[in-house]
Amino acid sequence: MAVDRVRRSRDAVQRVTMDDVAAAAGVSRALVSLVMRGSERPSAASRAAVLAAAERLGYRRNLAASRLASLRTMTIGLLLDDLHNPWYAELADGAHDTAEKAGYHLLLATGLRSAAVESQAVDTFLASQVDAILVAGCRLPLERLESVGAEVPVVSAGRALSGAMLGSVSADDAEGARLAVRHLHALGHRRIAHVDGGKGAGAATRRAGYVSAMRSAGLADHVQVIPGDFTEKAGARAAERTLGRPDRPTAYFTANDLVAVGVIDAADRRGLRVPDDVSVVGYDNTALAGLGHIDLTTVAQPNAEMGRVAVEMLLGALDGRPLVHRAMRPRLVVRGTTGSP
Amino acid sequence: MAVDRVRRSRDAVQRVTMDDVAAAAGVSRALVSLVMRGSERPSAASRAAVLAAAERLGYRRNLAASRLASLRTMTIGLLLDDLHNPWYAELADGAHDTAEKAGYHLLLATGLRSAAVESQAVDTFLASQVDAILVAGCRLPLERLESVGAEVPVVSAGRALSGAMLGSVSADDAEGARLAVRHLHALGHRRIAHVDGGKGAGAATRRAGYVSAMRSAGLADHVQVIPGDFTEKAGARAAERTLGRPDRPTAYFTANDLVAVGVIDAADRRGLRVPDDVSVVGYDNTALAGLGHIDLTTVAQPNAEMGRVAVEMLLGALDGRPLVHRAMRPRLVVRGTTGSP
DNA sequence: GTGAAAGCGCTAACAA
DNA sequence: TTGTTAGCGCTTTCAC
Repeated sequence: MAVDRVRRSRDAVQRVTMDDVAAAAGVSRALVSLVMRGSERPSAASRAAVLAAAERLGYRRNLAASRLASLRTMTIGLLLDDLHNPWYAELADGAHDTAEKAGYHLLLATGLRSAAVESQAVDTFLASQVDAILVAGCRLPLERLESVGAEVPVVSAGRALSGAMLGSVSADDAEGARLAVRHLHALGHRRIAHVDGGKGAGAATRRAGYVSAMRSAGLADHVQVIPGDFTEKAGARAAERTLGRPDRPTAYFTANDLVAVGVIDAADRRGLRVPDDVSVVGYDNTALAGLGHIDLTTVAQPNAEMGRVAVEMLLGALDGRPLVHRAMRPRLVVRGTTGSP
Repeated sequence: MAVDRVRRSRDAVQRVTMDDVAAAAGVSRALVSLVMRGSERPSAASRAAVLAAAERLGYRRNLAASRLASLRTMTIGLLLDDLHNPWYAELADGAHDTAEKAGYHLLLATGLRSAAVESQAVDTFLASQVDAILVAGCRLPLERLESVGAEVPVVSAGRALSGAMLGSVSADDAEGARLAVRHLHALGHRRIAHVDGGKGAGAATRRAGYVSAMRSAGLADHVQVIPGDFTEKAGARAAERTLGRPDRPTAYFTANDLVAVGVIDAADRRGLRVPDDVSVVGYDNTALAGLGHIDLTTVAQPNAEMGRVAVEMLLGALDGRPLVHRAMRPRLVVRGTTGSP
């Protein structure tokens, strides 16, 4: 029997080990290991004996030991750029679901919207020997991701990636931007501004899509990109800086729903009505946008589905299948924040 | 030199181990270990040699091995009940901050608003040998938490806990409820309904505080508790079920901001104006409440601060100090969703 | 300040 | 079907 000390003490040792269970059940440790891992091989009788002994002793498997010995962790690291953005919660739901079904754990980490923090989180993932990594809205440079991808399968959600060792699943953000601009243009808007996502994932593509759509619509002269960063604050700031001007935009297409809400806020505070005085289109169709009180016109991506697909791709890679880019179709969800100028 | 195979292959072995680094630097493995853990003992020269060799070989410490050998993981498990609720993001920010500063990692997990999922997450924490556990908005029964608390320090955030082996940090929810009811009563409301949080953390206390405050205000006859569960949907459902009645509530005090937003939504859809036709008070003062467009009157708790305090308490416990209950003062933030009936 | 050796608890190959 | 054994990579005394 292993030393019976409380784990939290300085020289702690795991209270009950496999050896204890084996001894109590009158079998070998290897047999206990098999039972614990749910193997079919042990006889029903010995399985029952082992399980009973484990239960009685309060045995719990030591994952650190198991991981060290087996060299696999059955764990997927999931890096979420921003816990405050509901998009990540929705994506995580899908990912969690799929991973769990395949018997994998999810190791969550947040990047706090900072490439430096993300980089550190990825290091922790690698040190923790995760079997695969899913980065959502990741801000890391491609080279960094590629070098990580050389060690474990990496899939990016929300940001398209090209690279042999990397997979990605994202909606076609350029197309999404186009949908938004066309919608606004069709309503009669010409001064359509874009509040972008700065260095955030997908920001560059959405921005480029906006610019290209504006040009196609013959609105090249009205292209106006206001720097932002995927937060409400950024949206509010962007709107405050521009709503006061005589030639203020009549419509804003924003990098995501959070930014859109910030713009609406600022408009509200200025006494401008949405959509009568100013129209707003968001991006992501998070739960936020669907709230009746906000009722935001936005570009939808299949959020949870993207999490599911990303995990499936990783599981596939673990089975030797190649990583690819999966493009999802964005679609416009027209709600109450857009109207004719 | 260890076998040079790619980690992801079936019979993978860690590419570069401490032995490799030691050999390359011309020192012993123990010395490398000391350097890697940032000890002061090795000489500057050998430290530099080790670091250079590690860099050159692309060495990365194997946390599984390190944890197994050291019997501590420098990791705190943080269980968040619901990623969709911004309250948890705010709490996690504070917790992350404090943990990081103390050199601890955070192991995040989500409970998906389900006691069963939470229970499993806690098992994973224990199996992962986390040094301590912080549960936020936890739904587990007290007995379960106590038995976990017997193994590692456990602190609950957002739900007051009594138990020798358990700590907690929460605002005084009964007092918070009282603040809300008094505010509404002072505005002239009598039919004040409460949409509760069901089995969620803090729900019972907020409910009890509401009932007691109603009685104190002489409104015992108007006590009306509508079952909910801390989501927008629950709020909307609760409002839909009650707003149509002739004696409908003139004010709703809700279990949290999400529920409040749901109530506002439902009122909106019914064509009722907030606060002219119906007043709403939320709880938590999440970023959501502060959005100008929502502008929710709510009971504030120091969200990030609670995360900080909780982690500090855990770190203290790891140093032998006792776990306690820390009650934070709630305060009412009056915004635009409350007015006279 | 440095190195040798003995594990940490578990897995997996192999032998019985 | 079961038991034996040799590690997985790292930490940690304890001599030197």
